[in-house]
Amino acid sequence: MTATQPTQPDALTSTRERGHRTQAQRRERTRTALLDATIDCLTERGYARTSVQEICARAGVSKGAQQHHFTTKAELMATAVEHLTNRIQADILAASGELPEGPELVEQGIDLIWQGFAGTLSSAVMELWVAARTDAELAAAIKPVDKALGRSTLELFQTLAPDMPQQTLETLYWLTVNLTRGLALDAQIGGDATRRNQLLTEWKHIALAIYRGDVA
Amino acid sequence: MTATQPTQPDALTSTRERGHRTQAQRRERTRTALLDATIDCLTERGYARTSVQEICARAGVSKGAQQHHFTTKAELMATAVEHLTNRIQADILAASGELPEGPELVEQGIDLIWQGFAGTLSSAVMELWVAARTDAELAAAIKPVDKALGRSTLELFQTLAPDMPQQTLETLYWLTVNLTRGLALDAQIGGDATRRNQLLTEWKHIALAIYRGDVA
DNA sequence: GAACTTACATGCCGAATGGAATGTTTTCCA
DNA sequence: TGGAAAACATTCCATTCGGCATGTAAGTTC
Repeated sequence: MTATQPTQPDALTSTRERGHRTQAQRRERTRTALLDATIDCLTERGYARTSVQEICARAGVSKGAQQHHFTTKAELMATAVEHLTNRIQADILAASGELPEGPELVEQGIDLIWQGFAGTLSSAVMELWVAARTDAELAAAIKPVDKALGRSTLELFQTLAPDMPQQTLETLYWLTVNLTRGLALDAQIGGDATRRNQLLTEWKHIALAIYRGDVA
Repeated sequence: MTATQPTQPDALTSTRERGHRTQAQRRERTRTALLDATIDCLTERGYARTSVQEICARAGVSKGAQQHHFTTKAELMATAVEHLTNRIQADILAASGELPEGPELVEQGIDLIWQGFAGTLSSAVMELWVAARTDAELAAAIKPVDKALGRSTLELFQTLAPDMPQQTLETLYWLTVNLTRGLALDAQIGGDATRRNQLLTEWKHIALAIYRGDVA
């Protein structure tokens, strides 16, 4: 009655008016809350111990709300994959701003990949990946999204190093990504951190040699 | 009365006498049946969907028997890790017999590591590994066993290539292991097999260059 | 061959899970 | 302003899980 600005929701007032939110706003809010909670759960408790009840509790959302947005648990997980990938991509893109050119790009690029593909968020990815091996539905959801992430990151490097031969860059990139993922696995169960750093350093040397053309 | 050779169980007769088995035999039999079934379950259904009921069913063993040998599920899993590692180690050892010397060892060695660390059995390892990230008890069981497998395989290569510098061999070995594990992950969710083979080939070239001393 | 230990089987229980059913509140739109 | 629709909350249920309790059979020991 009193302060109900009806048809023309001014952006300034509408966000300020406490208690009043657009349907779209409400939707977006609880949706991301659920997806973030899912990622948290995966990171902290692992896929096997992640239940929708736990997710709802963390998101501060009722089970009913969850079911309204994601009919089944599988659907929630599938959507979480996308959400997760977006966050990783955003992180990588944000960190890619300060990258140098020339040979130093190789070292820093490897570090960037390491951070992106072995960070906290990647633990959640790993959980979903491994789960997807025996879950066709999840695999179907993951595959395209992951492929897109890999390709877009590769394109990022192609932009940063336009003078570098395509073939060399691609090889270097994918080798680094896969090595990183292996090392990330090692890190997860508490492997020797010193050795990991040594290996990463060694790999940088090798990659530099390849970059210079010393190795075919 | 008739054929009961009592205190001195002749190996020949005891195995032949149908229906009569030593306690040790019975024990060993159901134990390995359970452990093998566990690995099968992990491979086919994944850690999250692996239940003791399923394991018992596959092993053809009652729940009571399982509980007799492994009080808790965690204990079963922990023991399965050891069993699993032993099987992998045996596979590697068996395949290592026909390895050549010199430069060709590098290529074939990489193939050997690939087969050992990315084969079917390794899917089960992966499941347990990822589960161990959020399960301290399981991690405690895995860590020493895995470390032992890694070291013993490294020692195998040290025996096969005695003339190779320690430092070079170690670096090459661990880089290959971790790269392999990353590629194994990629393979599990149906990544591009062609690209994997290309990367493996590329890596062999690089490794050969390192072996020759072309790269520091 | 009888006491004893080990191996195996069956049935049951509390807890937790994913999902369905149903009711309530908030926003939207004509 | 009133009704439809979307967002959210509560309750319940069938199933499954891991583990315990109790009982039976097979092997060992003296």
